[in-house]
Amino acid sequence: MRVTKRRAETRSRLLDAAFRVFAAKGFGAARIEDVCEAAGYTRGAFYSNFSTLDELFFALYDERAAIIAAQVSEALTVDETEQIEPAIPAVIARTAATLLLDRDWLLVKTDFLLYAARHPEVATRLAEHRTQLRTAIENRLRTVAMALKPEVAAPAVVAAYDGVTVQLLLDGDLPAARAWLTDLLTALLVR
Amino acid sequence: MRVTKRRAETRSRLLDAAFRVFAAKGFGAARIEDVCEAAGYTRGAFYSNFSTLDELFFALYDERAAIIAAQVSEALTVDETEQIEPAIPAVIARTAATLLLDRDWLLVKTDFLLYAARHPEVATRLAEHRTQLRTAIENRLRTVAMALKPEVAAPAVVAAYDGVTVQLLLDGDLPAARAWLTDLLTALLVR
DNA sequence: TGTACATCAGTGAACGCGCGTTCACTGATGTAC
DNA sequence: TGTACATCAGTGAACGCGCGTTCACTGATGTAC
Repeated sequence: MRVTKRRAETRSRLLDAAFRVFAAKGFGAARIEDVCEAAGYTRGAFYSNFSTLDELFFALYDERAAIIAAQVSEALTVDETEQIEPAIPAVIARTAATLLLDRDWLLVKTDFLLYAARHPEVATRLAEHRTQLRTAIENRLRTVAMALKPEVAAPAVVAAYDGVTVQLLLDGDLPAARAWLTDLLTALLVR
Repeated sequence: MRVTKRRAETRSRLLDAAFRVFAAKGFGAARIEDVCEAAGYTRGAFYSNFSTLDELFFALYDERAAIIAAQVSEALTVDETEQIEPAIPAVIARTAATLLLDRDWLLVKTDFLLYAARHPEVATRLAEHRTQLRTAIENRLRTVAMALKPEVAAPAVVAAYDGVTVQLLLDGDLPAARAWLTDLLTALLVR
């Protein structure tokens, strides 16, 4: 079974277009034709690659979640030139800077959260993504001396991230969100 | 202009039915007929009381948000029999118990958050609700001695609440969410 | 309190658009020789 | 490398259902006397 370059290209463009459409209108209001139009195809191209919009939504979420988990993991990895025992404030600053990405992703991610909350069989997929994220943070926190154990502190960091996300979705003020996340993490981790 | 009991009753039933439908299917997937059917009316009743599903969504959110803000405010009010300077752990326990309500409300609230995030003119409405909530918490925190100022601690409590909400939406484990919120608040407020 | 009347609230059939889905087709892509 | 051929990928017209919206109607509700 040959999988042509053309086909892979089309699929990829549909996914990218879907991301923009979902971010702008929300999954519930997004139409198949919206995605096709944004990608520069007609409807047939969609049905040649996916069978429902849900399927595309899942594929999109998996793809982006994997990319972002890798980015976070990469960004939080201790590099060789770093001092052996980095200061907590430095780790906090790096964590805060890494976690808060673009608003469009937060919108799509939250739509997916709601979808998962209403479809238990989908929730496991999202739970896996959260586990990846938490593990990356936990590994990072192991490199610093803290009052809290990393396996307690890591979910706290995730909760703080989710909390700040809500505020960011509302006001769109990214610098304020970063500052606020830093303050929260400091209050949680430094004592 | 007379506003009959019948009319008020119908409007109220439509709002209650809409809450159940939105919680179950999500705002994006909810149809006008779904709401009417759940309320025991035909479509005409809907159009007699609202002009769009968005309008009903707003009305529903305002109504529920006001009720819940009042409940939280009430629950957190210092009552006469309480000791003058209550212990922080007791206040935390009460806050955690009060904030986390039912899952259906969290689902609808999050749908509304996404709607607001995509419609800036709606975001102000939600921001007002959050201000009410934060103020109620702030007033409560003023009654205890803390390292943090109440105006800093209150938004931190809200952020922790939002963070735990995400986890609760995913796993539906309310007792675990309460315990986790308590731990987070303790880490934030006690030092 | 009772009756006649006016207005209102909700009914449900009808209309029609938006959009999901299908499919015969054609140009593109890869294969074989 | 070039050509002929087979298969595939995406086109776009067509179909039809779901659902938003309207509206003539009728029973319910409130008012006047």
